Amino acid sequence: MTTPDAAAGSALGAAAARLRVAVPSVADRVAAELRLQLAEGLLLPGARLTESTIAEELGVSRNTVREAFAELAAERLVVRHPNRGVFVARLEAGDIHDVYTVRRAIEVSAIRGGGSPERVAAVRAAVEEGKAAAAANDEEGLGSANQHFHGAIVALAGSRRLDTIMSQVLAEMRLFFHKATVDAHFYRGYLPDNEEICTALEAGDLEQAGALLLAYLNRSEERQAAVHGE
Amino acid sequence: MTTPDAAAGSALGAAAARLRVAVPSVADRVAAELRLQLAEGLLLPGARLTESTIAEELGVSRNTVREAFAELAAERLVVRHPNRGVFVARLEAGDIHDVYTVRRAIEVSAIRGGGSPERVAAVRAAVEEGKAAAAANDEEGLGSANQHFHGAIVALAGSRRLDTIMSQVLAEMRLFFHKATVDAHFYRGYLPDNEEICTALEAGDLEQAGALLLAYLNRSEERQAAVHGE
DNA sequence: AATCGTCGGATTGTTGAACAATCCGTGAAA
DNA sequence: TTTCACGGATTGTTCAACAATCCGACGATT
Repeated sequence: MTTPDAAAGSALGAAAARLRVAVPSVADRVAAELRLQLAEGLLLPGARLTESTIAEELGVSRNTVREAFAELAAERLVVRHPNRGVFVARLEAGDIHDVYTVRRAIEVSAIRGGGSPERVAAVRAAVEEGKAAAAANDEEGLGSANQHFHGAIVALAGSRRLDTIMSQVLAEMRLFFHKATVDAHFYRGYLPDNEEICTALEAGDLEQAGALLLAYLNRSEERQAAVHGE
Repeated sequence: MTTPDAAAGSALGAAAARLRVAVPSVADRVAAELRLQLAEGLLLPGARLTESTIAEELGVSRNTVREAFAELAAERLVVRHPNRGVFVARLEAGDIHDVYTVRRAIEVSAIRGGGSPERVAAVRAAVEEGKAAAAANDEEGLGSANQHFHGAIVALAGSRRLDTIMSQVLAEMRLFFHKATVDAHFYRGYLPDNEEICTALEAGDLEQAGALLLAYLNRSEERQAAVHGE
């Protein structure tokens, strides 16, 4: 009944802040819910999100939905058209190239900087996760393993900012390319690439790892461009 | 179904969107005002921003201020502490390195990709702008010329996303390093570097330009780390 | 005197309602 | 067919209210 956290309060400022994040505001929860629906493909690009409808569905106020929209708009998952409403972001000409330009910049830079053994091990773990998913014919697991792989590469740099940029880019890609992930063998072909890149990384041949990763990203972009209306 | 608006819509879609941006919402204007005050150093890191106070000062509603805060928080210019308020972002240990990690990734990647002659010319223009400011002993102009220079480098890649990332990073740096810019000769020493980088870029020696830029960024980080509490 | 718990004021988080501004589609008029 | 005006619907913004939470001060206990 007495509050033991009161005593710990001043001493554990950082921890307390972290705990607070564990109790997100309603707006954050609404944003999380929408993010989930976006990732699941429940809300397709171009779809309109009406404030009152979502407010009613989730049992929150319109203002709160508005704040959630602001979050998602900042992440480019949603686009605001003034006085018209918010729409699920739609892939426009040049966006594929744009997204891959960002990925090339941060992923290649990260891998060329190398990383601590633990972080390299995380990359390896993602590769193994992909192999396991492939063995189990788990296509969805294969897709997320691939994202873990690239996330782990960026994490090599140990930069909070790069990590959030990457996670936002990946969220965008999940949204845009949801259709493509249904293709049963889409990711499977990338497994050898990941393996090769990881091996070079572990060997300390960062130049080579970077070159391989760059080539991979270029091929991936080409493929995505081909799948979508070019 | 015939779509009469399809013709007009697609033809003027971009222009209409641009026009709407020209009439920002109140929340956007509030955010812009606060951004300005942050850049001017009127609001120092750590300062608290009280919703009701700002709402009253700017003659808008608290909810609108809230939306503006969401924008700024997404840009990392401001930090939200749940139930406690929003505070001007404060530089914490590792943040300098973090920011420079992002800059190394996107600037070096951009310059190594080269760019169209117009974009290269924009880089050159920024260099000349800096020289002019130096000749006029315009320290403030020297600072902004330097930012234009690095912005122009990122713009080489022609990526909307990289551009916004860079502008956010620069905004963060303006906020954090405002004190340093007061140092009269802070930027002046960088002019020869910029010139050299630009020359290599114009000569098409992208490898060299990238290496020079990287070295510059490393030195700059070191210097900023020295100026600030290590 | 120092620490601990409690209380009250202040601020945030969230809601609900209201109204103006704007957009969209429909239908009438030229 | 094209243009124009109207009406419904949705957004943008404000206002007022209340619960939840935090912070500092005050007082009690050792």
